[in-house]
This record gives sequence, structure tokens and C-alpha cells, in this order.
Amino acid sequence: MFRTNLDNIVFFVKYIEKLRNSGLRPTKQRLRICQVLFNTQKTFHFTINDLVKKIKKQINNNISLATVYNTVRAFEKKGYLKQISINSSETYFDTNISNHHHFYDLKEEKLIDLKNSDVGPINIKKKINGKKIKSVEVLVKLED
Amino acid sequence: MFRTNLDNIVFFVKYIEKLRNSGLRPTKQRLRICQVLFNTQKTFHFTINDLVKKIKKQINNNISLATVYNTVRAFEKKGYLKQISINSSETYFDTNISNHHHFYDLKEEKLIDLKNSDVGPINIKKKINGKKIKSVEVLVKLED
DNA sequence: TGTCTAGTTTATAATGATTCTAAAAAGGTG
DNA sequence: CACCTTTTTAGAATCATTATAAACTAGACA
Ligand SMILES: [Mn+2]
Ligand SMILES: [Mn+2]
Ligand SMILES: [Zn+2]
Ligand SMILES: [Zn+2]
Repeated sequence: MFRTNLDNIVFFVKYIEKLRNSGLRPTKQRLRICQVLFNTQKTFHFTINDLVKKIKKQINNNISLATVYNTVRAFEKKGYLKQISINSSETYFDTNISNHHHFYDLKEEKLIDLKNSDVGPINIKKKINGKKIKSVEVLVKLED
Repeated sequence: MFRTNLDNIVFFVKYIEKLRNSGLRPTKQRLRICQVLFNTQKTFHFTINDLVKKIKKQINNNISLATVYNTVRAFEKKGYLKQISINSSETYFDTNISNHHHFYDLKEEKLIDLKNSDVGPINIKKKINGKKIKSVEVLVKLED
């Protein structure tokens, strides 16, 4: 159960198209970041520093910090990543872009996905004039 | 319907006791901050900068920025303030320490309280081994 | 009321995540 | 290749927050 070379080619071709269709040039750096973020079975949560570490581990070549920031912001704007509202010194991002909620383990400083069935539907009854709901996020903080 | 001098005396005596009972000395600076935060009819949301502005407006004398940070952190630790999990350049605090949820107006960068009846009970079905739930916060982001 | 000590305030420096800058490099069209 | 635009990059700048360490003060006790 390992990825063949063909799988990788398919992945890159797919993401070259995806970036082009978003108006983003498929640069070497962006495709490497796509590989780290999206060429996985499972989705995950990360900070910029986590991502930089992953890039360093998986790829011998380096990407400048400014580019990592620029790329993550661009991907977030295009909807390929979600930013998670949480008070932490570092901003968290999520490769799981579906509507879902989170546990936040305060001690470990780690996010854990909640399935929607773990929370149940949230029905916001109040309306604010001229405003519409963009997102509804539940954050459950955990302590020992 | 204005506060009498006696009301103010009652307020200060109450907060001197409250601070002492928390192991915090009732200093001039802390009592001034209590006045700005808690001597009001309505609860509110604020950032450190909001608070500094309020202090400057309501009180001719000044309090150093470090003391404002220290005091807010101390009050938060003692449970007199709540920190709100939100991704913003500045940390938000809430003088409403009851369990409640929020709208966040992305354009205005303003928090609005939701009544619990506006959201309904949130029942978290998932459990994490050895961890207990500290808080459950719903954040509803609003756009135009 | 004065002395003592731990707690507090303060100005200022340090930290650290994020954004900005502007020059060099690379993508892509013809 | 030629050209233009976008992107990358190293380094500087920004800005909220925290640390430092010296001066000050609350409160206990003589
Ligand atoms: Mn991290
Ligand atoms: Mn503000
Ligand atoms: Zn998630
Ligand atoms: Zn609130």
C-alpha cells in the first residue's frame, strides 16, 4: 500500500491544474507545499512553524519563510485551507475544509476534530440586520 | 438615575474585599480598572487597547501599560474576566463571565453576545480519555 | 506611628509571530 | 527568445505581548 511514481505524477498534474484554475501560478514552492499539505490520507491541523518543519523534513531544499506565509494565506483565501479561531500565540490552520468542530487540548496545545454527530446540529435563531452567517464554529476546551 | 457618592463607596468597599479575598492587594490601579470594567450596568467585550483608552477617558491619572496587562491577566486567572477565542491581532476579553456564545462581525471587528436560547444546548457526545471539558464556545462569524 | 517585607507598579527592553520591502528569479504567452 | 507579470527571497519593520529590574506601596507587626 505505497504510492507509486504514477500516483505522484497524477497528484502534481491535478494540483498544477487546481492552482492554475485559481489564478495561482504552479510554482515549485507552491507544489511542494501542496504535497506536504494535501498528498496525505488524513487531514491535519498545523501552524506555520509546524509546516516549515514538515517542509524541512520531507524536502531537502528549503522554502523561505515569507513564501510559506504567502502561500498559506493564498490557499486560505482560495478555500484550500481553513483558519481556526483560537487564542494561541500562533495561528492554526486546518487541511479539513469541511464544516466541523474542535476539541482544543489546552495542555498539549493540540486540536482534535469533532465529527458533526459528536456535537449535533447548531441552529442559530438570532439574526442581525444586514449580516449573514459565514461560519459556525464550536470550540471545546479540554483540561486534565 | 445617577450614581450617588454612596454607591461609589459601596462599590469600592465591595471590590477591596473581593480583591483581598482573591489574594490580590487592592491597589489604586486595580480599583480603577475594576471601576472601568465592573461599575457598569452592561457587560462588554474589550481589547487591552480599548481598556487603555477607557482608562484615559474616565480617569485623568494614568496607569502603565504593563500594569493594565498584568491586571487583566490576574483578573482572568481569578475568573473575573473571560478571554474569548478568536483570531484577531488583539486578544479579546469579556466582562460577561457566564457561559454564553458570540457573533463576531468580521467587518466591524465586533463581538456580540448570543443568548443561550439563541443557540440551544450543545451536547458534546465524544469523550477524550483523561480529559474533561473546561468550556464550550460557539463562534458565529458574520459577513455582509 | 515607624519598620519591615512581599507584592506591585513602572519605564523600558526583549520577544516572537507576522507583514512589508524591493530586488532577483521564474512562469507563461506570443 | 523577448517581454511582462507574478512570485520568491532575505532581511527589515511592525506590533502585541512579556520580561526585567529598580522604585514604590500595602499591610502586618512592633
Ligand atoms: Mn506548533
Ligand atoms: Mn480595539
Ligand atoms: Zn479540524
Ligand atoms: Zn460575551
